[in-house]
Amino acid sequence: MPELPEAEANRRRIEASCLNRTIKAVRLGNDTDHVDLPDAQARARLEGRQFTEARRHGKAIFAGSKSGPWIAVSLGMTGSLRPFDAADVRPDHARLVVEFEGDRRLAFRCPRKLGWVEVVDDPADYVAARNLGLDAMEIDVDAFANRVGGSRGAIKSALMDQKKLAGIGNLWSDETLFRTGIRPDRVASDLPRDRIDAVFEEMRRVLAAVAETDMDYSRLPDAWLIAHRDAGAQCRHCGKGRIEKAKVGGRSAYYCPAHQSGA
DNA sequence: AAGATTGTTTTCAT
DNA sequence: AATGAAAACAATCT
Repeated sequence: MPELPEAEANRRRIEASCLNRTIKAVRLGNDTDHVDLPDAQARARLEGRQFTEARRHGKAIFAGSKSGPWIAVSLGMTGSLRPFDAADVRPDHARLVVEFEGDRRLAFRCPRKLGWVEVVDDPADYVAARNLGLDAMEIDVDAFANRVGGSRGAIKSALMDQKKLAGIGNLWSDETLFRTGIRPDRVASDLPRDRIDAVFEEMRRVLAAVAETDMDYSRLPDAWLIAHRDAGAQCRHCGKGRIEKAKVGGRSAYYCPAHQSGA
């Protein structure tokens, strides 16, 4: 599920349903082998505390309070955070469950086990330890041009490099470049500054618009790539090309050869 | 049934 | 030393 907009949607769920409730227990869920989760000692640190705020940096989600501790959550490809109540059926693939006073619960779901949860003293520690770049919605255009525009690799790979810029993944890098009219395999440092500026602006528009939909992609404009992200599909942006699929930086990149230029 | 999948880390090469 | 590319990871779906 997760790139920046999806992480933001999950963050908001915590904010809406799990703040300012004392934590009774933090328990392991089902089938937790091969999943990195806090050990008993780390889980115990959370008991008796409350989450008073939920933050996000790139794709990472944090819940905690000023004095800590915090949970740091990476959703992997298929993870999600789901608040529920004791009377509800526990969500599928719940690997960790935070139990609050009253009946509220928060499940960390992770069907394909590529995500993880850590307990940290401060979100900044997590960001530093993983060398994450500035958040994609917070970075300014000059820093963006420097970090992404300076890359000698493919522009798509540069956008997805969490050390340069945190928050963009495969789907929204494709969408950003589709809307800007630049081929994903174009070498970033070959692009003139005004094109890099255009990528920056379009990236912000894409991320903001997707965050607004709360993960319901059908609410995005039909002219966008997302609903037609299949090889051979007619391009709804220019009406001329058919969507092609290529490998860029080891990932599947979809683009329209008619209106996305470069190579 | 082989191959792809919204992510990250490690390893190898330049 | 830094930067970039490719493989590995786990599970599920087509």
